[in-house]
Amino acid sequence: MDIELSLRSRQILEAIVEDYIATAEPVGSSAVARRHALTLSSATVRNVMANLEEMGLLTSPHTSAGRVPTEKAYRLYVDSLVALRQVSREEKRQIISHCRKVGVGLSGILKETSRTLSQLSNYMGIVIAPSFTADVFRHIEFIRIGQRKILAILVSSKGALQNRLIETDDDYGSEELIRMGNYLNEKMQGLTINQVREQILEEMASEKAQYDKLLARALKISEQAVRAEGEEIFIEGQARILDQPEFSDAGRMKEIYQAFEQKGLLVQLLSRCMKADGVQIYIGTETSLSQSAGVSLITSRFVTSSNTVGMLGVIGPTRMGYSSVIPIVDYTARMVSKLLSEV
Amino acid sequence: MDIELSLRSRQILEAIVEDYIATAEPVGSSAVARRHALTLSSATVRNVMANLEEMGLLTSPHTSAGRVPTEKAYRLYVDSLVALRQVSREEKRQIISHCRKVGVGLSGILKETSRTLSQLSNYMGIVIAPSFTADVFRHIEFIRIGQRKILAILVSSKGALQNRLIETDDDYGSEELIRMGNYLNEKMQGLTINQVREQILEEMASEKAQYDKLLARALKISEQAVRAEGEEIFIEGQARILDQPEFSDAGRMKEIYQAFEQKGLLVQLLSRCMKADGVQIYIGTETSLSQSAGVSLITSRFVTSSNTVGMLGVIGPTRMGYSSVIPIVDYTARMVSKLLSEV
DNA sequence: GTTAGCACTCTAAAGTCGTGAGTGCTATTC
DNA sequence: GAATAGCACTCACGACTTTAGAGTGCTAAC
Repeated sequence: MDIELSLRSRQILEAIVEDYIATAEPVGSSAVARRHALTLSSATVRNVMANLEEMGLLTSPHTSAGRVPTEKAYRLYVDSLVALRQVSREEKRQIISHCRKVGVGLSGILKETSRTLSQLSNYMGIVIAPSFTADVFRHIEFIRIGQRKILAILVSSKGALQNRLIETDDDYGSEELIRMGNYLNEKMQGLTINQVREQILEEMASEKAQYDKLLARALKISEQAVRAEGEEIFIEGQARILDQPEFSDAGRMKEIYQAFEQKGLLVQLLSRCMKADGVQIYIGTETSLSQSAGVSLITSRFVTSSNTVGMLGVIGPTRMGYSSVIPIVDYTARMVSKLLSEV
Repeated sequence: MDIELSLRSRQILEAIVEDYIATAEPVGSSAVARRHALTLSSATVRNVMANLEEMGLLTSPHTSAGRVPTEKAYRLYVDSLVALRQVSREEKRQIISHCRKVGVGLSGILKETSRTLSQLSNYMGIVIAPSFTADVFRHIEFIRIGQRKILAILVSSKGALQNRLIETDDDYGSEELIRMGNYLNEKMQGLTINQVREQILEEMASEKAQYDKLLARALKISEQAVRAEGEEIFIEGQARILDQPEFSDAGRMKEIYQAFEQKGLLVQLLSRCMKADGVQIYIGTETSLSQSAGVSLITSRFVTSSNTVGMLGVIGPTRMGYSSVIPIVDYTARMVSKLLSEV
């Protein structure tokens, strides 16, 4: 699948991609010849462009327009052509100061991060909070803090904590709660929190729970304690993509927004990214977000003090400023990781 | 400021508003004459329309187009003309079932509610969670749950609870935490939670705290415990407004989205609504959201078991289906109140 | 007071046409 | 044989004109 290209072809392709990224207009042979430092006539460039088109790297919207890079071309571009810009001092300053701005609270930090990403990239910033339920269960504790109010504290093997307030129908005594905790702590050792929940649901449905009222009561509360909260996703800068000329028409816009409202899609996509380290880039249909909308996604993962993994990144048009956005995402992920593990 | 209008004028105005709401196109005299059950010639209608225009209730985009209602007309319409539709069985079913779908968790319920509002109205649904910090402080408790991890539980006079996990730099002993709790519980009686925080900040800056290291330590944690979380706002259905023809162009869209990204604006607007009971309607510039975007807002408040007040509603174009949206908002607010106070 | 008739206005859609960017091909040059 | 200059050809786009139709305001008649 690797494509053999002469040096000159590569240079020309690079020039076309960058021109198109800058202007959003099909780029013609003479434009390339002019821009290109190497002295080449437009005719020569035309020949090369014809080749590139045959290889599926370029297309023309119509006969007498310039040419536009295909997804394949972008892929090639980010894989081997693009010269990454350095993150500027000013950008670094912004990333760091934004990180610090919000004091405590993971949510606050992540939200601010997604805003920063959006501001620096001029596209949409997106952050997904570390998932807790994939961790291994270590310990649970129930504390009675009022009539029909119970606080559940859940600890994962990585030391991450989750606490949840549960309001109940009946009253539960302190001793009963302690017994419940012990029961779970003993029985659920070694499972992930997700699995713990499945286990509980299974037991709730089992015959035993039908007859043992006390057990049923206990399971009911326990289930609530380990239930997954909706994944926290922070998306900022949705207005920005309206600046992009390719999204100025309402139809395409709508497609994108609808894709985002089904956050499930995003979670799915981003959990894919969780697995690999470093910056990941998905171009156009690779995002499997929507068939035609032509968006790209640049992400990286970050880690917290408790070793849980989250995701952050930028969503923009395929015609995105990769050379500057990639380093920004990379740097931001590092900084967030650092900030979160400092605490 | 009340406008004197003959019965016929009112009927014609109503017809125009409703026609315009339905079609989004300027409505002409003959259209009104046709639609109108009363047999009137278009010429007569024209005369009346000329009057209405003089009164500032109608405008024409240009000479030979029909006429379009002004904000003033919408105001009049919702105040005295509109015949509210009943909430249909199916809609009721949807509202209720959506409410129940999510189990625990205020956030979950509210998010789902905003989605429901969006679906039923076909505009944007918006929900603001009840504010906690305006309540009067009753009780605080710190629990040590690990090395450098403290859980703070805060109770308001209305019985609402908030718990927060605090990760600290140093280690705090259990006895110290109990003392801290007692100190605050004694000293902050009768203040709102907001005021408590201000008080703490003041003390942190005071001379005493400079010398009393222990006090300083205590205040630092306390401040984190009572710090306000960002107001929780749930907005759903942003894609829907792209269906509205008046927002099909990118410029206007952008204006709206930007307005929403500054959630501060919304909070401000909606806290205005908190004060009054029942459904509130803000039309166009009355929303003070943006000068030209032409959006309207229909809201109502809801209460929780602990008597805190939240806000829910629908945002759409001024040309909104008031007759059906108003009852939906009303009904939803009642249902959410009921659901939240049942627990 | 209501209506029919009519001249007038103005937009939106549909045609017309010239322009220029860009291409592909071929003959020519080095 | 690769690079280039030249040239005919294509095709979208903007400017302009034309046309149709919707809607108005006014006046005169009922």
